Parts: sequence; C-alpha cells; structure tokens
Amino acid sequence: MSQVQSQRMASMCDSARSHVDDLLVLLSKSKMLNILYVMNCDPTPLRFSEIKKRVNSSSTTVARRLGELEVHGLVTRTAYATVPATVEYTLTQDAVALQPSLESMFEWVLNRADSSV
Amino acid sequence: MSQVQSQRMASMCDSARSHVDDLLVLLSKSKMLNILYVMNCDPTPLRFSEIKKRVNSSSTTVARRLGELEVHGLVTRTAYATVPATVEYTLTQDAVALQPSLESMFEWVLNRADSSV
DNA sequence: TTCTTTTGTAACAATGTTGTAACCTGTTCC
DNA sequence: GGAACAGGTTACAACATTGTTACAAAAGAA
Repeated sequence: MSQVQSQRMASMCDSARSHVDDLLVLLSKSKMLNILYVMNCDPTPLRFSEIKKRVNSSSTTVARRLGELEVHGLVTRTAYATVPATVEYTLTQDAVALQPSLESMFEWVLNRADSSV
Repeated sequence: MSQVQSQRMASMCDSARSHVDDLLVLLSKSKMLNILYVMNCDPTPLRFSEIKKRVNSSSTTVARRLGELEVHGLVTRTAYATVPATVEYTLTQDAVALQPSLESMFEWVLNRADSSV
C-alpha cells in the first residue's frame, strides 16, 4: 500500500492490528486455504508433489505458499536425503489449533457448494 | 458402473469442485475476511462508510467486495431514500451459519497476533 | 555416459488487482 | 444557482501475482 495512514482508530492498538492484518493477508493468498485444507484432511506428512497435485497449482506457487507458511510457523518442512530428494510437510501445533475453525469453514463451503449446484 | 454414469459423476464432482474453489477464491480476496470480521463483530446493520472506515480500504475495493458478497448471497443491501442516501448491509442467514467458524478463526488470529508482538 | 526423478529456484512476460482522481445522483440548505 | 452529503461508478496507471520455461543437484539405472 503506497498510502501512509495516519488515522487513529480509537479503540485498537495499531501494532496488534497490523499483526492481525498480516495473518489475514497470509490466509488470503491464492491457494493458501486450499493447502491448509488438504493438509487438514490428510493428517499424515505430505510430500511437495502430492500437495501440488491436490491443490492443482504450479510448483512456483506451491513452493511460495509453503515457504510463507513455514516462515509463519504453520508448517514444518522435513527433507530426507533420498535419491531423488524427498521432502515432507506437516502442520505445526499452532496450525493444528486452527484446524477446528477451518474444518467447520470447509464444511460450510461444501454445504453451500452442494446446494448451489 | 457404466461409462455414462461415471462420466456424470465425474462432471458432478468437477462442478462441485469448482464451486468450492469459487468460494475459496471469494473468501481469499483482499479485505474479504476483514469485512466479514467487522460485520460479524457488530451484528447491527452497517453503513457503507462505516464498513469502509473499519476495514481501512478504498471505496472502490469495499464496493467491489460488498457487491461480490451480495451476488454470492452472503450480505443483504438495503437502500433508504433519505437525504443524503443511506445504505445498510447485513449478513444473510447463510453468512450467519459461517459465523462460528470465522469467530474461532479470528480468535486464533488474535491469539497469534498477541504472542508475536 | 546419459537419462530419470524430486524438489525446488530464477527470470520474465502476461495477467490481475489496487488506489486515485474525477465524476454522478438526488435532495436539502443558503 | 451552488454547496454539501452518502454512496457509489469509471478510467487508468501503478503495482502485485501468476504460470512458463529453463535450470540445478544428486545418484542410481540403462
């Protein structure tokens, strides 16, 4: 955002507000909810290629999203020195705490999708 | 299963899948979760300018988001012939069904924001 | 030696999204 | 007549994001 905001929102701490916004921006990135969804549905560690296949996106985007999730402490990346390389992703404790909300959100989404077909 | 049957099921799955994706794309648009958040926090009908102020975005974006929400049946727009014009937005029943998930998601977001400050 | 595989990264053109500025409607007040 | 207000819309330049293509590393198979 190019504009400098000097507004005073009376009741809320600005720095907390920006952290909340950061997280909402993170969750709003393309394929982010999809990735969390497939990782939520399948509690086993998932490989890069498997995630990519399930969310139906390019390597670039999947790599970017997983990187962002790792930076924010929502997924753990584990690389094994196999040939060819094997990398597994799992949700962290923090992300698991988000699971119930996501699950009921996805349920709502599925219900809507059903009734609008 | 016959070929015709499996084709029909495949296409049903596809269309359901695309509806799910539509909704995820909708929810992933910028400021969308913010708008749902402020409308969730304040159960009274909210005016355009009030929403705009609370999510801190441009008229263009807020109008676009509210329009999309209306098209998807998540908000109701009510215009009153006052001078100057008054327009109120409220969540629909459908959106209210999403509230619990959103609320616990926002709680999670706030908790994370707190601990990362 | 060259091919294959997985898991990425780099560069870049195409595409999508955003805010800004200007404008519009309709009515009341001066 | 002109200003002021809420609630937008439109055009467009600036900015952000995406997919594609090319590439790499490491080692076993052919």
